[in-house]
Amino acid sequence: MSKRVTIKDVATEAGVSVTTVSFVLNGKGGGVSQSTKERIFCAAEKLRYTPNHTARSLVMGRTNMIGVIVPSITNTFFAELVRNLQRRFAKQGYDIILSNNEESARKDLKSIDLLAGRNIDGIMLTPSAESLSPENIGLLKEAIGKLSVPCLFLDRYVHGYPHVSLDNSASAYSLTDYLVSRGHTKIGVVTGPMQLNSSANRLKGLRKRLSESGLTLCESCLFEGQYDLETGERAAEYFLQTDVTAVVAFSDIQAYGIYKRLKECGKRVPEDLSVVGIDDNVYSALLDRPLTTMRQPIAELADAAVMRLVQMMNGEELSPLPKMQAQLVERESVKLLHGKAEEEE
Amino acid sequence: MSKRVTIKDVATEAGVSVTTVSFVLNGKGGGVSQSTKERIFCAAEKLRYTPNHTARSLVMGRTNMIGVIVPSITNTFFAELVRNLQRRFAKQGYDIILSNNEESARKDLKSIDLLAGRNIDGIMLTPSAESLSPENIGLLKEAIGKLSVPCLFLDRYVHGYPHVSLDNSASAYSLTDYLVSRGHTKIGVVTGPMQLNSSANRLKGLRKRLSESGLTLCESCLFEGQYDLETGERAAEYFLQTDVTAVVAFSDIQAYGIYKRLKECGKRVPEDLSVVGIDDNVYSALLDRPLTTMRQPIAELADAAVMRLVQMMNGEELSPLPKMQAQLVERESVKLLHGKAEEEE
DNA sequence: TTGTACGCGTTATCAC
DNA sequence: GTGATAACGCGTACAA
Repeated sequence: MSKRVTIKDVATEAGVSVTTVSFVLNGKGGGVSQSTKERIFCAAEKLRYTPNHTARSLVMGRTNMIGVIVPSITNTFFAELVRNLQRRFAKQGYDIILSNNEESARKDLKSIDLLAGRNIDGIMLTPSAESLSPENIGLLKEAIGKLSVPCLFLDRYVHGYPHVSLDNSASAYSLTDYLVSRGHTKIGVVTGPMQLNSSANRLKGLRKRLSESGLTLCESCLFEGQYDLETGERAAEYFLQTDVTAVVAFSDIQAYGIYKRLKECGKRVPEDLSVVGIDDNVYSALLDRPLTTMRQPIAELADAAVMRLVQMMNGEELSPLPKMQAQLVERESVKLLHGKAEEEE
Repeated sequence: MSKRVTIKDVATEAGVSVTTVSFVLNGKGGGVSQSTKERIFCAAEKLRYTPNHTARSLVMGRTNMIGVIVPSITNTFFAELVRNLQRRFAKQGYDIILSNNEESARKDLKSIDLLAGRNIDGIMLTPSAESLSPENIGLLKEAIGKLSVPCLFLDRYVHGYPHVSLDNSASAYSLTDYLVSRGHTKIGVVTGPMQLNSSANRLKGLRKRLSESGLTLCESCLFEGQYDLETGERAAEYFLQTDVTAVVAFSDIQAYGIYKRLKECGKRVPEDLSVVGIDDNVYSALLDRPLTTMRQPIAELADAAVMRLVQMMNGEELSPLPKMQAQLVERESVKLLHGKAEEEE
């Protein structure tokens, strides 16, 4: 609880003016004699001077803090994402102030307000699914509009607003392609909330690949839910009563739910039902029958997002976003069906 | 990028002095006429005034920000912990600024310095294992000592410093008790870094229960490593060449590694080797043979930690820490051996 | 009941 | 080359 050392203390200790100290300590000491510099550095060292970030922020009009809002850090995808964001931002001199919206629209709005009051320099936002629903999206847009700092949507976004996200359509396309190449034609799908671009685009990609083989996704093969375990369990129950031979889960956690329910029903993957996921959580490789899934380039996503937000904050020109493609990780959760050769080219 | 609205703007708009506005907006308007209050609130609303947190921090000498340093948000235990911390702190009016040390002592030190410069009101610290090693612990202590705000160790701690953590000894005791009651006498153990109180205390608890049954832990039954998958894999390989019938992994992730390696060797849990873990990650219930493990009371841990740090920051008297006991979750990873009845009471 | 004036620790704009 | 001095936006003792 010792009193803080200010720049003034250093100045008196070194016997020079505050201005000079400030210049020197900030590396702008263009026209300061070497001896003075020495004295100042010594004094600063001796007094253990550390600049007061708050005061600096006040006068500079920037805090070097970024607000990061995600649904929940508990979700491995976001955990990995936030970890990468934190690392990258730290390298750029920014600290992150973290907020979880717990998939609640109210919390999204509250967090945005709070962060704005903190004078953060920018916001990285992955809104709740609730915020993205038709009845709430207006409020979100309004909150963003009021902001005096740039806001970059990450992963989930609102059309027309700056965002960085993965090519979800391509992911699902690849996955479907793989399934078809293994002879599957009756394919079921477990989605997340359809107002999320991730689910909407994945569905698009899946449909695209299907139609290229003259197949269509029947209504009864579509199971909409959340990106959670329980949705997977319910979906498993559901698809067991249909004639689908393979199901595409739009997230690994859903796939785990399918595994679980299937086992409880005495069924096996992939003998009784083939399953694929998206995410490649660390646990996917550890399952009894390791899960075939899409590995998401999370580090690249974080990289691109940080770079873009920094550019937005600096008013720089935006460099083009790199292609960030998920990658198929083939394991053992898909059964090879007869007639596989049909798709060979 | 509209110019920020200040308290002065509100004052002129309402036709009163800045002081009055400040009083009213901060709820201290004890002696302000109702009509004036009305005018002020209207003006504030109309102008969309939001207080400048930075300026307030500067004059108040407190930022309402807490620095949270954990090894990695990617670890499910810390993810859950940080999520709970964030929620609780938000309720108390604090935001958290997150930092991952990635198990590096250098990053710990750097983060502490950075946070101190930000004038945070307190630090919640789970240091890296490296920081806690004999050669580095001095530096950590020094950094903490220089701090002008309270620092509370969470989960991992340095003796003699304020901390909140679980009763790790009791956890391992329970687990061992369970194993012994199932007839196991040759028990192997996979630890994390031994400079961590979690590993040290768990080992203590395990030894205690063993000795109560006249058993001892032979040197060759102790496998020291990290709290990670690979350690589990290596441990599995190792224990397969011994005559232990059960192994206690000090974290679920290690147990997963054991499962994995065992399967690769054509062995099964629990038929060939019984396994128990500590943590109860969500995935533990999903394994082919669901893992028997200890459920950690993370929410309670976070609660207690937040309360204590807040008390420390306010200079209040510290309320006693509640007992936070992990709970045995019995599943299917332990084989029932002959002679089980011996331990019955 | 309301307004004036100063300080928080910096940075930045000027003169000297 | 160096040093006063004004601002940044807010809280508060003090005076009116």
